[in-house]
Amino acid sequence: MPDYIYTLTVENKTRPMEQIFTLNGRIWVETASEKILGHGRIELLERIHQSGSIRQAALQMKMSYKQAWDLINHMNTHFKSPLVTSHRGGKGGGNATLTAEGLRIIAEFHRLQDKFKVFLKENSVGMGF
Amino acid sequence: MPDYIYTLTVENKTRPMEQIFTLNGRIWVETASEKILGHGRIELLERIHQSGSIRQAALQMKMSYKQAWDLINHMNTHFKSPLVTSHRGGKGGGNATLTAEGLRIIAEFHRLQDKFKVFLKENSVGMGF
DNA sequence: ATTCGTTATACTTTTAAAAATATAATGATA
DNA sequence: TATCATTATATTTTTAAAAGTATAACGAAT
Repeated sequence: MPDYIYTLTVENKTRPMEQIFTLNGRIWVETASEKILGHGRIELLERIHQSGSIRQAALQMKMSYKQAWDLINHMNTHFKSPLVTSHRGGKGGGNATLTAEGLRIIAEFHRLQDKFKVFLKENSVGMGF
Repeated sequence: MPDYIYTLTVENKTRPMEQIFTLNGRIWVETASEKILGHGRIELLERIHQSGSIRQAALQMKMSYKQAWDLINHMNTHFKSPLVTSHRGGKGGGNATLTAEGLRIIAEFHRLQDKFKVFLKENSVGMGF
C-alpha cells in the first residue's frame, strides 16, 4: 500500500462489523424415549432408493456401513412395517429396496420439512438479533 | 405367577404394540459459519441472571465452568454488545450479571420459541407416521 | 496483610460416538 | 462348484467433545 493512503479500521478481529444472523432449525419424529426419524435417516432412505444398496448409500454419505445398517434396522423395527427390505447374495452380491411404506414416509417427512422451511423463513426476517 | 393363569402376549420385544410418535425440533440463530444462540445458551444466560454467577449457572446445568465461560465469551464477542458482564474479586469472589441487551435477547428468543412450539403442536396431530 | 470464592486461562484426562476392521452368510452367474 | 459384491454382525480402534484439574488474578471484608 503506498504511504499516501491512510486507512481507519473500525471493525476488530473478534467481532466482524457486519454479521448476518439467520434463524435455522431441525425437526424430527420421536417417541417418549428415542429419536425415530430425522434429516439423516431420510437422506439415507433416499440414497438407498436410488442406488439399491445400503453400502453405496453409506459411502455416498461418508457414513460407516454399520451405522447405516443400524439406522435402517432401527427404523424397520420401530415403524408398523419395514421401510427397507434387503437381500444378500446373488447378482451384485445383494441389494436393498424401499417398501411402499418407506416411500410414503419420505414424502410425508418432506411435507413437514417444507412447512418448517416456510416457518423459518417467515420468522428469520425481523428477528431482533 | 400361579400355573392356572394363562397369558397371551401379542406385542413383541423389538416393536411395542403402541408407539406414540410426536414431532419435535430445535431452532437456533446462526451466521454462515457458526451457531450463535440456542436452547442451552439461553438457559445459561437465565441461570446467570438468577444466580449472579457463572460458576453457579454451570454447576446447575452440570456443565464445566470452562464450557460455560467459552459460551458466554462467544456470545459477548458475536453480538453487537456483550450480553454478560463479569467481575472478579470482591464480595463473594466475583460476580456476573446480564446486560440490558442480554435480557432483551432472552425475551426475543422466547418469543420465537413460543411460535415454534405452536408450529410443532399444530403439525404433530395428523402426522402420517 | 490474609482470607475467601469467583473469574479467567491453560493443560491433561476421560468419555462416548463414530469409524475401521474382520469375518461369516448368501445366492445368482459363469 | 468357484467367484463375486453385498448383507449382517461382532470386535477393535480412532476421534472429537466434554469434563476435569491446576493455577494465577482479583478485590471486598475482616
